[in-house]
Amino acid sequence: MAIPRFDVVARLAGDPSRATMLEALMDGRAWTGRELAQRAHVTPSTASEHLQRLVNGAMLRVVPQGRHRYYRIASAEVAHALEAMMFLAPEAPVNRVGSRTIDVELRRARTCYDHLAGELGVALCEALIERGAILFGVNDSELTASGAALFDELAIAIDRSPSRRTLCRPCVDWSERRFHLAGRAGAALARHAFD
Amino acid sequence: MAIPRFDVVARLAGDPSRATMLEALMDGRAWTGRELAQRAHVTPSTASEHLQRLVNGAMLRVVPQGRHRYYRIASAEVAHALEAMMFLAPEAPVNRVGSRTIDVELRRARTCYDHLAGELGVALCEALIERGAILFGVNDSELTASGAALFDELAIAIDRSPSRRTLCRPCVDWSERRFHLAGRAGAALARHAFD
DNA sequence: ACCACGGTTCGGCGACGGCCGCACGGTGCG
DNA sequence: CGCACCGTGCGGCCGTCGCCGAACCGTGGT
Repeated sequence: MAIPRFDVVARLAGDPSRATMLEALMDGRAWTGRELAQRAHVTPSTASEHLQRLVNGAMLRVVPQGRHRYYRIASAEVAHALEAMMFLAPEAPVNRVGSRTIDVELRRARTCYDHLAGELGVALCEALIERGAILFGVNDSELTASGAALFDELAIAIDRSPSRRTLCRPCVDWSERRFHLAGRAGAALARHAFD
Repeated sequence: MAIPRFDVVARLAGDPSRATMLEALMDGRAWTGRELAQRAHVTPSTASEHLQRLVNGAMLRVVPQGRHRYYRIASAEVAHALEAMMFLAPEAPVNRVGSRTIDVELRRARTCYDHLAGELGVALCEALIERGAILFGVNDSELTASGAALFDELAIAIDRSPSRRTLCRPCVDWSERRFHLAGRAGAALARHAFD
């Protein structure tokens, strides 16, 4: 007889630290391990263990991005199960940092290291894809010839010096949960925007 | 700010012994503590502790009757949360006598708290949709006028007393991975079937 | 080549919680 | 009334698991 062992799922969600992380991820955005550790008030090493368990239990998915690893809810079904439990759960007061306005502006537009992110960065990136200026493959991305021409036309100078840093790369946007443009091309775009 | 602490609910459902008891109660019937203890392979005293916790956590209700105390799932919402977790859960073999036929029969037809589930429940639900008796929307579902007429025609009495419980709701079926009918209408249908 | 930094692994510690056995209380029946 | 029986409270044992610090790995930038 094979029955769903829902206790293994419940056990994963039943730890306060893991629950805090899951709750932070409930908005569908992706976060790094360190951010989630801070949110749950544990050290990165502890958070790492928790996140690994959640990934093994198919509740989270991880997207490696350079030296960062972005975690997100694995599926809508996971979110659904958590919401169903929230419906039953007692409410407890939590002192959350009152950065409501900062939060809004941060989502609107910001930089991710040295390139544009937020709603604006994602929209810009999608416009470039739409125009055929860039191509994001599974393991490989490129700035097309027409894309390079577009950058030239707009007088956006891409750093051409020999560097190990890749030219064009998709980057997971933590507020939009979609991609924006990173790499030397993304950095050039951001520099141009600030100028 | 107050957020639902779903981890307390998950913690309750996350223990193997408690989960076994909850799973036994998922058909909506009431069982005594001793029966549940036997089912979970623990002593009555241990089961008593577990059941007390589940009652305190509002997942179970207890009905004293003579020298027996009958335990049952507290609400359809509890059953719903458990089903949602079953949907995510890995299936594990359980050695039980005559398990094979139980498994087949369980998938064929069963009750989910107080309404019909399994292949039969799903088929019935889809037939009702086909006929236009019910409509499942994204955030909203309804029993149509023709659906209400159909229920009347079949002499199926839906509980019309003022209640917080919704009339008509889709419920994810863990074995079929599709919807069956829950809510007061689903409960009425099940009651009628048993009569 | 070197450094900075995010993330993971490992060993060890401490606490929480599940489990039992036993004793006790309440209920119904003979 | 006394017995049988279901259920519960208590003390104690022991395993599990969450937590941390320190060492280690891989990536990216200088």
